[in-house]
Amino acid sequence: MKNIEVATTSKKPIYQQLFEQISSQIIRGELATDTLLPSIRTTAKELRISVITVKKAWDELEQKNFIYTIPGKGCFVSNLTKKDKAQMMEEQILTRLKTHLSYYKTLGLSKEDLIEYIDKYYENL
Amino acid sequence: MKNIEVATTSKKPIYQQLFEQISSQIIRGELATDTLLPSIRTTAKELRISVITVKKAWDELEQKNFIYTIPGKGCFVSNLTKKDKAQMMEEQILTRLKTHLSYYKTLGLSKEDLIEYIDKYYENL
Amino acid sequence: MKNIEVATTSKKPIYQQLFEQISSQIIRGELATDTLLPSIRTTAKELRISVITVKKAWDELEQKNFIYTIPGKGCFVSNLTKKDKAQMMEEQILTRLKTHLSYYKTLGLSKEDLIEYIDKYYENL
Amino acid sequence: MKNIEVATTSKKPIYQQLFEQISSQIIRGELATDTLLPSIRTTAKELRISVITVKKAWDELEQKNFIYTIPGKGCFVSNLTKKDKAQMMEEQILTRLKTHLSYYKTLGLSKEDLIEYIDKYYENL
DNA sequence: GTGGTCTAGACCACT
DNA sequence: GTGGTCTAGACCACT
Repeated sequence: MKNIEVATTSKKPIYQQLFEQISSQIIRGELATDTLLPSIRTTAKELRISVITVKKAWDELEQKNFIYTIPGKGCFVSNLTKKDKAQMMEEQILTRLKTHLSYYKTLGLSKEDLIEYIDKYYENL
Repeated sequence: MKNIEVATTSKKPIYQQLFEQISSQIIRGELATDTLLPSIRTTAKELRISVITVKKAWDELEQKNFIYTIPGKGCFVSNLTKKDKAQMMEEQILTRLKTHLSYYKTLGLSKEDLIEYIDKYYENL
Repeated sequence: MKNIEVATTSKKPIYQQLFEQISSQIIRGELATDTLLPSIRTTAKELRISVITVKKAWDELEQKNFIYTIPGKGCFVSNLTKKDKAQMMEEQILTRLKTHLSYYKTLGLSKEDLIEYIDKYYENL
Repeated sequence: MKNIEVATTSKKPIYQQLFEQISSQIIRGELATDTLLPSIRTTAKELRISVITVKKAWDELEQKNFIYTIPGKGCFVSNLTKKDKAQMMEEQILTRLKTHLSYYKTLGLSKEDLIEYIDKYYENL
């Protein structure tokens, strides 16, 4: 498991930052099936956040089928096929894209202009 | 002033929806310099939202120099050059783009893939 | 909204008791569409439980589409068709039935005997 | 003793799964009086679970009079009359039935509908 | 007023 | 050791 970073100053809820980072590691195959995640309490201690905040992230990971829990043992990465992962990624992307694109549309930005901006800033922002 | 639409059920704060729609109308030149905005109370009544919420949007518009207030008369569209407008638009876009792109990067999405998604879904999402 | 009862002594988590009681009231039509639920804090106070416990129940209600939230206003009963409700009820029943029946099977109880027990005790247990 | 199967991923505690399976074998007469149960350590090894977990199941079996222990020799199936067994089974069934039925009642399910569901799904769930 | 999030600590069951 | 639940209080944004 790669390092997890959490910004307590961000407007984005901590539990959501956790969810996004871990789910994307699973989707990208950086966390193999049946890998044991660090325990809720260990994670809380290391990141200096509350146990309940970690639990909330883990709950969402389980609810969306990224991990499974064996009470008394810990939480493990679910067994996902490449197809599962591709589908999960697509879902996550489209959910956000929907919101993001509607924003640029409101601003009156054309598709071409948006793409130009992305092309220009993707690496450096 | 074109019709303003507000979704009370959205997760996006109402005042922010107001701000985005009006500021983008100003940037795009749909609201000419010195145009009188409808009064806070009228707007609140028409959109069936609270006066306080409208006030918050108007405040932010004034604070970011989109409108100016003449006490006792109302709020008017600021005198902005094309260059001002272009710069404001750029600012608004880049602020958001920063957040959005970092999200897609976290997911491990390449620039090319992102552009492909946008090309595919810009019209229909 | 009918009275909600919560047994802190039960092994069943409080948030789950809340979820079950409210969702079943919605399914059975005792809570009409767009009815405003009592606020999280009011409910917590009345039932003498923590705000977070109520929140967890409300979260699950929202996640399973029984209610929707307007931040700053409150939580409202979703607009569900009779068909939606019938389907939700079926789902809830089958989920449980699966667990329950497997238990009686393990005990070696035949379908006929189980039905006899239910016929005998449904009213009085 | 028939094969015992244990699902470590289940929400049901492992010791309880053990208890249910063995007690039901005794009740149904598949384990005769004075049969020697496999040792705790053997069972733990075969099922790949902890000795403590098996011990907990055996303890509960003894406490509810299904087995008796001869220190240094092992655990044996108690001498139970048909009447004893019938009564134990009834007890186990009624304990659970009480909980289960109250759940279906909360959902507003009538006795007739519940029986219909069971009739439909007993074999296939 | 409303929800949304978070903390620091607690107690429990299970392994 | 592990996770599951809960409390009592806090601070924040939004209406």
